[in-house]
Amino acid sequence: MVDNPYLAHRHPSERSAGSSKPMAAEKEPLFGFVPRLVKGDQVRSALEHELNPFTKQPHSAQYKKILEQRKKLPVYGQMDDFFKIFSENQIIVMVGETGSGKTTQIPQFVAYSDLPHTKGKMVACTQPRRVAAMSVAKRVADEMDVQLGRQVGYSIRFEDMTEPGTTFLKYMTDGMLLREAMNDNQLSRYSTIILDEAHERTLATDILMGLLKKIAQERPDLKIIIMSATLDALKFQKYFALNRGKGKDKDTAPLFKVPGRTHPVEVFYTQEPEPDYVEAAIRTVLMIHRAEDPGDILLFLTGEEEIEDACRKIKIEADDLVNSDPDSVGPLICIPLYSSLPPQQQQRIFDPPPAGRPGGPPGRKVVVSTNIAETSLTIDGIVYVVDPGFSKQKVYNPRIRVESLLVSPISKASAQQRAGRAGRTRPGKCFRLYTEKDFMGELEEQTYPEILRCNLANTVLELVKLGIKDLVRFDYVDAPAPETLMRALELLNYLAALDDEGNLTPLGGIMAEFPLDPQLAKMLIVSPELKVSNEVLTITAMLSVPNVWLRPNNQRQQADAAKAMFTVPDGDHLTLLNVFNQYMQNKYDKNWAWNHYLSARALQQAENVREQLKRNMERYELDLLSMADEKKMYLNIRQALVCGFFMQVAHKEGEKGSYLTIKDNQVVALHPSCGLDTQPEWVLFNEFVLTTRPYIRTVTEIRPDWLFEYAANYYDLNTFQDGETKRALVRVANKRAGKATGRVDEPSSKRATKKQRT
DNA sequence: GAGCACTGC
Repeated sequence: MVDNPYLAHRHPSERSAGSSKPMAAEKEPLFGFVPRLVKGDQVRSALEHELNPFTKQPHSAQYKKILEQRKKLPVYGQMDDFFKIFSENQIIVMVGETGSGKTTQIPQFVAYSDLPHTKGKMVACTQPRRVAAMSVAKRVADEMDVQLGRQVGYSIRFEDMTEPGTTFLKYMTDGMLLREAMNDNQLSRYSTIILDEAHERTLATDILMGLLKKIAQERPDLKIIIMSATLDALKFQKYFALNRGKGKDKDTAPLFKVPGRTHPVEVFYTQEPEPDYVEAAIRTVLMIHRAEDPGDILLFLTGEEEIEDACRKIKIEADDLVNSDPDSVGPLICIPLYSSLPPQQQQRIFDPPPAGRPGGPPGRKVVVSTNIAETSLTIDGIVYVVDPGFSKQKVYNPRIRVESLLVSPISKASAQQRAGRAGRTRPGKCFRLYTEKDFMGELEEQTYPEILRCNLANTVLELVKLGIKDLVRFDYVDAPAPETLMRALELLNYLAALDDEGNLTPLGGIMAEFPLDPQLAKMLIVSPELKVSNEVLTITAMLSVPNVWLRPNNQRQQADAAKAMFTVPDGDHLTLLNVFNQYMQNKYDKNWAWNHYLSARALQQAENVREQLKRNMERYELDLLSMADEKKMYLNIRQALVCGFFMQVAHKEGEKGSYLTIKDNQVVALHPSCGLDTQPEWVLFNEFVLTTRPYIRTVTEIRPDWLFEYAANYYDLNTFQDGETKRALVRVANKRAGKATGRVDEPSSKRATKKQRT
């Protein structure tokens, strides 16, 4: 089947009016374009054409101005090569360093070659972050001289800025494309899919790569471009090699490489390892301030507390320097940067450096940041980077099912990325607070991909929903530990999302549709049966956003007092419900959240999430129910919690307030933020956190009866180790058995059997 | 008697 290149791209209005005139064909900007056989010359002349090929409108003056800028991008100069390699291959790996223009230009090139609008298809380009998807889409819409949301759009959670039937170039988050794949396993709406920033190896991008490799074999019409940083290219080339095996193992997917456009960065190492990296970092910043030419400094540290602390110390020392030697040392401002900072304060990083005295030494700006400045935020004007070589990284221990954050050495790739932050506007310097030998010999090449570092319960459910039958043998770029997969399968089986053969149950199918952890999805879906779905919906939303409690360093007591006002003694989950309800009742008061030491941003997010989940519930005809009797309502909410979180229960052991988690037998304590007024014998927790010691956080009292009632499978006592916890459970079970023989028609057992069918 | 690295649906 050959597309007719003339008819295919013609605007309907021209078909009758212009077809008889031979000149009409020449006026057509895409005349002679054969989909996927388009050449650079053709595109260049189309770009110079007075008409926009996609809107048939004359190009604006702005378009021509932007086009001149685009011509200077490295990737523009390699247009001919790109069209050749794109025409000849189904899968391409592309490497483009910072400043190459790949994110804005490649998808446009693809659109010109693919002509998706003539086939009712789209070109997708994924990004790991929402802001990137939005801002790049805006830029590309301007470059193509179209209105954002029409031919060029974006799709992110909470916002679909596309027009079905019109949009043919769509920027989107990787998670969003994965969601789409769950309902369209072949991703049939797309003619080409571009995965950008693949080297970041987000969970969603990793799953998409596995999926696309499979789809590519079933859909020869689908083209795929993997865009990444240099260091990872070969890995992706090998992974996407076609025709592997039979002496062809060495085949690799073709590579398209474009140089970047950055300034050189000189790298310095320490002679000896630094025993205290924070102290060394502060010393280095001050050394730069005293001795180096003007230019701002970016210092990478690991977390909020460390950053605030370092800022205070740098400020004090810098002021000392200025006071003792005002003729040679200029003023210095120190700006902290981390994600939980309110956006307004984050904006401070773009403030200009302080002005020095007239005729005196110039001022300097120091930004002290977490990894957020490594990828998510770029600050212009940075000339010096100080890199102690550490960041907080998530680690997952499948044995005890605990995720925690650990300060760990960064990878070489990450160190390079950090250094690159110094060369965005002019040549810069990077001071690494470790030896060159350690850099060469001790640092990993790449940061471990997320898929190897986290709990996969959610991912496994997604994969099953995506139609992946054999999870262990799925072709991962990097395969997760089998134990991590087993843990996830086990959890999903106990939640009745997967049957004993690992097949998706109807309940599991609905659970996968909710953008939630499986435990939360389960409790939400079950909640209408307990007539508390309105409340559980709120709690679910509150549990899926960052911490709402603020506790400023110098106002801890006031913050704790404010929190006490919201506390419901039966459990922290109910406290969250209470906070949200009061927030909604006081929405007219803009200062309400702040006055009560609550994060307005997190509460607003909870409101958005709640709305989204509510729409999902309506789609599946899950009723939104509440109860009039508050006591009964609280009781039922706690039972709904058990339906999702029966595997996260702890039993009090002895009188010292120590708890043992069920089955895993981990010794834990109630987190100090816990609002329970007593230490109940049985508690359910949302989170196990490993900080100064193991804590359980967001805790609610439960009755042990409920465990047998709602999770009989899991609470099969034969599967328990002997010990105090088991003895306590046996007592409960015996008591229940006694009751059951006394009263055959026990209503709770009825409900339990009904639950199994859900 | 603590703390949330960073994303995403």
